Amino acid sequence: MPKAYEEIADDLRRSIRNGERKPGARLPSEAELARHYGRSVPTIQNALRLLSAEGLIDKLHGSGTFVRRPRTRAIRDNKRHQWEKNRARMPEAARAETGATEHDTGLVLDDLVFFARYRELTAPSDLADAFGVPEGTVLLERTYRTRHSAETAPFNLVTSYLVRDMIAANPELLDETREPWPGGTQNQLHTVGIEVDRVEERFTARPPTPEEARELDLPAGTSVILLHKKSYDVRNRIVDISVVTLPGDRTELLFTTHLERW
Amino acid sequence: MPKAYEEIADDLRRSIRNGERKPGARLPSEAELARHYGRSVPTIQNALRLLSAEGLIDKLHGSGTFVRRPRTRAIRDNKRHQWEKNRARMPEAARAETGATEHDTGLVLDDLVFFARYRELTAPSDLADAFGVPEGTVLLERTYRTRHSAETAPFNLVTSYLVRDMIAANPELLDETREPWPGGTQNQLHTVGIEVDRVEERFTARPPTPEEARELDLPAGTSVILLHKKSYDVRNRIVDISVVTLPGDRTELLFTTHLERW
DNA sequence: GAGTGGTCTAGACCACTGT
DNA sequence: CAGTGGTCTAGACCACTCC
Repeated sequence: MPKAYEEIADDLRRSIRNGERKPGARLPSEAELARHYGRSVPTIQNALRLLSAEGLIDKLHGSGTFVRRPRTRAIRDNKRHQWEKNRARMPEAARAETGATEHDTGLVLDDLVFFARYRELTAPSDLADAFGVPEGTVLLERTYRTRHSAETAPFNLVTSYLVRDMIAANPELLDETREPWPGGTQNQLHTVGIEVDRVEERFTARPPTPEEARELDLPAGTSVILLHKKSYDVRNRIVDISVVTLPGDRTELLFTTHLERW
Repeated sequence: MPKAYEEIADDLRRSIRNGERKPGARLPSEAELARHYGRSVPTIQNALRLLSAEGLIDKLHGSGTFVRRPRTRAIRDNKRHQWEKNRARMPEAARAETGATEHDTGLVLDDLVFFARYRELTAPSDLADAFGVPEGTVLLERTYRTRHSAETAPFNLVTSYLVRDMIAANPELLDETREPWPGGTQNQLHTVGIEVDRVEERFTARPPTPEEARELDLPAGTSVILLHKKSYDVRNRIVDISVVTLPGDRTELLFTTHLERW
């Protein structure tokens, strides 16, 4: 026996997929749909909720239900790491021009709004294990948000951890008011003699928590990409651990793996 | 004014996050929760639907509502490409032992069930553009599914495209009954003199379509990771284009980027 | 103010699970 | 068969948007 709300959702989904209803188009009101399908309004709402969870429509309270327009995606390329390393030893004037985020987004610094907050904490067991330091070692936690100046929501949420003693030789690194640091973290590490050798990144994806949905201004029916990044220096120490949360509807990750020649 | 179903969801979410309700634990029935919170059953259902969409609970019809257990994730490491390349020129006995999928999952071939279907098609404009061939060029489309023998759902959905004329020198490559091919696609390409130089992978994440949810047996409140992979040969031609759909609740992607030394 | 979606109710009946 | 979640109704009232 067919479920009414699924049949209605199937019918509407088909009409969206085949272009009968175009991106941005408004659907009939719930009351009209109820009449059209001969069902109650809550049943129509059930059907629309499915499509909303799939990311096909947006429901705007008081305004209507619309076919969602696909978002343009920002590309995050793993070339950014080599690119940032190359800049790390340049004079400040060159570094100041543009950073890794601008490299990804194709924007210049003026288009971006940057927010940073620093905090010291003693390493909990998981971070202590990862860094290979005793539990309770003092870490510097750096929380970043970046957004386009034209938009209200940031396009990433970043938390980065450094071992304080590893970088304390340059007191400027402990000062959040110096952000954004021209040349990024690799340049910061360079000022205390640390050279990054490789970057290891782990990705997973899941639906956003309510907090993430709020902070990133995510509509219903989107996912977040979680990136756990570890940077190793040339002595094989982990020198930075970052957790990055990216909006799945506006982010594309690009990775190139070069293979040895025969 | 606070919304009842959100307050109830907040309360339950808190009790799950802080461990008061442990993974696998059963929640009270909807009727009991309705009594406890002094609300109607549909309002309780509204609250539970939120938590389900966040991936925190599983609702099992006729059985109850349970706190979801985190799934163990299979790791997909970009080392797999170099690993597969190294094997591509080995004798068949060595290649037959284990493939890239086994490399990722740590399983042996006997634990895996493999399904492949081949089909020829003429290149639509997007694929023709990507390969740099005229529209209408004949392509080989290979559809793969891999699952653990102990489970019913596959852990990936793969569609791979090759230019038929590029590989037709070895007729065995056109025969789906020869799958699984020991040594994988890189070995297949090697038999017609193609050496893969680099692999480019693009990732995005979004909620599953109903078909994907069915095929991958995804519970509510999970995401899929979409991987668009292009393999380039040493002459800088694209030799393979693959689209891979991975279940977000069981997949972790690991990428290592090596940087040039100073 | 008219029209939209959002929330909530009280209850009926169905479908599935486990004993 | 008892207990669970799933679907659906008919209607009330609220909150928001836009004219």
